Amino acid sequence: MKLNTKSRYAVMALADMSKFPINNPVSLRDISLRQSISLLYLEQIFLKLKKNDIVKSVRGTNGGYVLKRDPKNIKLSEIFQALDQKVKTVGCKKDSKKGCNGKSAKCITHELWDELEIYINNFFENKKLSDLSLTKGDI
Amino acid sequence: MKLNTKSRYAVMALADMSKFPINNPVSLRDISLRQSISLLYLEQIFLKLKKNDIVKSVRGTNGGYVLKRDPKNIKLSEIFQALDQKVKTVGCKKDSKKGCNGKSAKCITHELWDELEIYINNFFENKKLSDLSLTKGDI
DNA sequence: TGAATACTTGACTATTTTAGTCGGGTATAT
DNA sequence: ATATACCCGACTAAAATAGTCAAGTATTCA
Ligand code: FES
Ligand code: FES
Repeated sequence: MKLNTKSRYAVMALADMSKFPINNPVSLRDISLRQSISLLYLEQIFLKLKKNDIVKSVRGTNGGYVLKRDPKNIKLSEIFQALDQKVKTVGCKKDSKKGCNGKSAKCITHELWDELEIYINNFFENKKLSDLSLTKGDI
Repeated sequence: MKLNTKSRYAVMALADMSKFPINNPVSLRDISLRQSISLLYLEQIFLKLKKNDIVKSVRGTNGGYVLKRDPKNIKLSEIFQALDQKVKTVGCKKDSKKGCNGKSAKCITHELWDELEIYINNFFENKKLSDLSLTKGDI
């Protein structure tokens, strides 16, 4: 079970942004430099965050991205969803009657993995961007 | 975040075994047929389970594998460890002072991911093989 | 107006990981 | 003897990951 860089970088970048006054555009270039994340990769990530209403963009000089909502109201689960990132512990399609082995019933461990999936999703659902409790020094 | 087949199959196979009288060797061939898991893949998995004292082998005709301990005493975390499978949510080396970005300090999200890692490991630590509560019909 | 900044978008690619397979063993019961 | 079933290292196809690249468009400021 590994967490991918996309999700990690997304949260890292948003945490970085959340340290600045809201409505003050933060450029990806700055985030890239501060957090040592590839600028081109960040662009890819922020496009999705924008499409999912987590940030909005301000074009042109002194432009950048702005959090669309208060960090208190941004759940980690939303960030993950925005990046098409899912917690997948079961081996089967959830909405199908079929099991991970192709048989007509769910396998003997299905319930266990489903429980784990709910458990993990619960973590993301209950964590807000504001919970990262950063100090200025962290950046 | 995805769970790999190796871990899933390992638990599935052990759950299958745990339905049979202890000390009664269960052959991989049978598990393979019942659970629709590749026999060759199962061999690879069981070699590791054996090395880690979760099962023991009985060679020859009517041989197979036997659980080395009561399912009540086999934690999922042990099974994962046996397969070299780790929960890895942080992007850095844990024992290093360096961050995931190569900088000299841990990044602003490190604490969060570490918390998640502990949270997930906690699930595996508290689940035992016996917790799968199977009925004969499940197999 | 024009140069610089910074977002926009789709396609492309190298590397790594996953999910197995293959081949050639060895031990044991009957 | 022979069939069964574990043993073990090496190999490989396919998928996912972690980016990069090219070619834009919009806005600000001098
Ligand atoms: S995990 Fe859903 S059927 Fe096996
Ligand atoms: S995850 Fe550990 S330093 Fe970033």
